[in-house]
Amino acid sequence: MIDRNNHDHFSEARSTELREAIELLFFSYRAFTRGPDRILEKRGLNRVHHRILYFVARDPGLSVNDLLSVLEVSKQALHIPLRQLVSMKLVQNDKSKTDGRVRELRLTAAGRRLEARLTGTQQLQLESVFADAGVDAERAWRRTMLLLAEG
Amino acid sequence: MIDRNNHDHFSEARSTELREAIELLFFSYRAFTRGPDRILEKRGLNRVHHRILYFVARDPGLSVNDLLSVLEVSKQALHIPLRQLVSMKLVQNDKSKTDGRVRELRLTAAGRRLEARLTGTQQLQLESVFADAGVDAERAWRRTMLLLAEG
DNA sequence: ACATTTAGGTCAATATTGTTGACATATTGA
DNA sequence: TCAATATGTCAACAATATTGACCTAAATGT
Repeated sequence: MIDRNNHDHFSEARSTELREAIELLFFSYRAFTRGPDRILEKRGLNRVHHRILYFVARDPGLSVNDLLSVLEVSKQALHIPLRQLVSMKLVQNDKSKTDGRVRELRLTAAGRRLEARLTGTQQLQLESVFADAGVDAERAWRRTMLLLAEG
Repeated sequence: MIDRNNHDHFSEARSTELREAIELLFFSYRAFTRGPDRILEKRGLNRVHHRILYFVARDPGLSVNDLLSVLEVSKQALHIPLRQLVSMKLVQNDKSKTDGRVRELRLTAAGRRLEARLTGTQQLQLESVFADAGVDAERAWRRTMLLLAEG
């Protein structure tokens, strides 16, 4: 009997290929976060700080609620690292003029420098990969990753 | 002056594309780990348990040292979740016959069932994405991810 | 045979991180 | 005015990670 242990919808050979894809995601994500992690560690910061810096840089004036939504963390889990970034003068937290309840988060000049360094590491890494893979592969990669992200 | 703040080696437009690629990795990895995380949570297990199950399933008879190497965690950080998996009778830990110092890790039948369920979730997810993207995109994706993982 | 190295395992102290729930303030909008 | 919203804080607790020390058993080198 073939595929005695296969309760899924694909062959053994396909199952192996899909396991290889799982490993590609695991190892590439680890490689992708290694650079920033090392830079952050020296300053006593972690990946949550990085994500805050990243999304605030991407969308200056972002509210705390919007940041909570995109990061999918609890308010309490966000506030400690956010407070640290504010006290380190990497992030500023201003009251909105249109709605006094909401705060608008922005990077300071120092925050922009650090964020640019962290993101720059990953941009260079990706640019090198895309240069090797070619523009068609890059396009296919983006399409595939978008399907995975949205699925 | 153009690109006043660009200390890197690419244009503003390219920088934006590379930021989009960063986000694709972030959001797709999160989507990719969500399914298993939910299943694990019900049993009081976490991502470390999953990784142990995965790599032991991939390579039955794996030694503890090999597992430490592939996971890149400390011995102490591994041993607590590993002990839990052994006491839950999902993993078995046998003395090697060729070298009495090393232990050979294997999944039990129950361990194989759980691992198949966790990995199956991700395999179905990837299979669906690859089906939408097409075989050429899948091949390009694999090549690109391999470059990223190895770089 | 003996000393050294290797593989595995455990313990304790400590720090970090996350989780839950409660609570407070300021502001807005009905 | 009253309810809802956005933000912020506190405390108690659980989970996780980190460091360093220590131990056994087995293999290896000389």
